Amino acid sequence: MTTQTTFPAPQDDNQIIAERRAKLAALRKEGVAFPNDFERKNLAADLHSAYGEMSHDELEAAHVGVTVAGRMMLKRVMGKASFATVQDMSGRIQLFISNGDTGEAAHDAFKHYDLGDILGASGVLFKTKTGELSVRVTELRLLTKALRPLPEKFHGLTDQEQKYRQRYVDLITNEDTRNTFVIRSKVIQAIREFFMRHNYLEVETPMMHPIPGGASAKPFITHHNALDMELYLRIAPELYLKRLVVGGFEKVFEINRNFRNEGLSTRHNPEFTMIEFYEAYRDYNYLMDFTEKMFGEVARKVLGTTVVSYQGRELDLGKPFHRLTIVQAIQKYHPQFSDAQLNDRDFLISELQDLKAKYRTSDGVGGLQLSLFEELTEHQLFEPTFIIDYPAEASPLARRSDKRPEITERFELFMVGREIANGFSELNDPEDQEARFDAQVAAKEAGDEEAMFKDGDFIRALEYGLPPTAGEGIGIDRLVMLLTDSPSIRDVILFPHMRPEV
RNA sequence: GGGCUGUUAGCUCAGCUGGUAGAGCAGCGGACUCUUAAUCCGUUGGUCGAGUGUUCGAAUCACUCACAGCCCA
Repeated sequence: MTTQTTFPAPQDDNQIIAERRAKLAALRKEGVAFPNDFERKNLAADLHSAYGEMSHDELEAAHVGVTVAGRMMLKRVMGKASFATVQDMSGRIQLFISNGDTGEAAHDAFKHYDLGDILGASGVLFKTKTGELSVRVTELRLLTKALRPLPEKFHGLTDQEQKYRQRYVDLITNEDTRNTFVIRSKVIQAIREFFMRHNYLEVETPMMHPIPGGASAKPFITHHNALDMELYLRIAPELYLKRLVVGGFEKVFEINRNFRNEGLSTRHNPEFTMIEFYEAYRDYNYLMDFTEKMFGEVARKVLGTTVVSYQGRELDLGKPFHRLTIVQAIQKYHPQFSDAQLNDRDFLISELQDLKAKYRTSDGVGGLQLSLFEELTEHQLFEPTFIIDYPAEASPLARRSDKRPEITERFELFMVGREIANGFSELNDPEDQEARFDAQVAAKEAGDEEAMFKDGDFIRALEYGLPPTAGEGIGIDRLVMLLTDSPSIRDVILFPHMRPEV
């Protein structure tokens, strides 16, 4: 098999592109077609906030000279004068170009500039008769010729596939898209600030693992040539972060990508971003309180409110989150099930079979309850809800409850019908951990592709002593979906995974 | 993996029970010195996602495939 090395740009040449190429060829003849000696001094939004409130006469008296640059998004030619709207990273500002101010030659050249071209302009601020802050241009330059036409100026790019494949075009034309990714950046910044203020240490652990661990998922496999060995893209950083707690970094977090070799959906992208954090001398009850505080603070910082509207329904991240056991959650939405039924293995299996739900035949009552919960109830948990006390057989890295060793001190957090976080008191008993790994290996050998590998070095680390610790992972993409009211994970990932074009 | 829907000009979209391709924006030419998705006049631009079939004739009907969106697993 040969490796493909050339991926040519689509040759969808048409009349418009041909005409723009001819314009570019003319520019090359005149001199430097792609100049880089232009110095932009002002951003559109800064000018609006500084001068937008001034009256026409005040602005004339102030005589404010500015130099702006950006992509031309609108163009209106009226004979001897023209208006153009340019867009920079901060927003838009209107330019006024006329034979009188700019000179006839420059204005004539402008008439042949195209929407999408990058312009630089110097001039003086003024207000039009309708009160719009504008630049009366005295000097205008074409800085970058755009060869491809922009989408229609009113509707922008609406085709979902094109928005994902050509995100650069989506970002040029759609303010909503730009806003989504600005919010994403602010969410991550707010989370980082939260952890910094709580004296956490931000760390980076390996993305390529010799033994995949920390979650139940299928990994991507790659190959290291020099060492001639298989490596796995990480499915979770958990086991490395806990090694760091053993090492004495008692509060650590990592914000980074995980990779899982699974299908795609509106909730799943093969690479996605998680924060995982660990704190020594805490338990899962502390984590739930801590998580509530974090979500409320992030929402307030990013949106200015804890009340979030998602797909037409509201939820308040400022209120205490619900806390229910798996059985309580099932019964809350399906009161027809009695305690006795939900603790009857045969009943659970027949119920799951009726629902055509997936479950592990080897599971005990706890695992079957979890499967029933996932099938029936999970998608109904719209308001923030911690589901607590997960069965040990489904939680091989979590500490057992002292009172009921068949369950663990673990929760998952659901909102808008989706899992968004997973946390627990960490299993720090090396002998129990080894036994649980062995059970996972047995399940894997019995055909469970998602069962965990046994990581002997991790056991060795635990044998040095992991202090009592609590740890949690939060799906950043799903959190951003919630805060930006986005229906698909692809709307919050700049370049989502797609099948190859053509 | 299964179901439904979609794919027509660079973009946004029409195109009826089958009769040989349309609009707006963008482009090109012209008019216009305060426009706001500027306006007005003229005009270029198409392998109708790919392929096969039915038919005198297919954007339209059927089948296969590709890609996408939504729902389900």
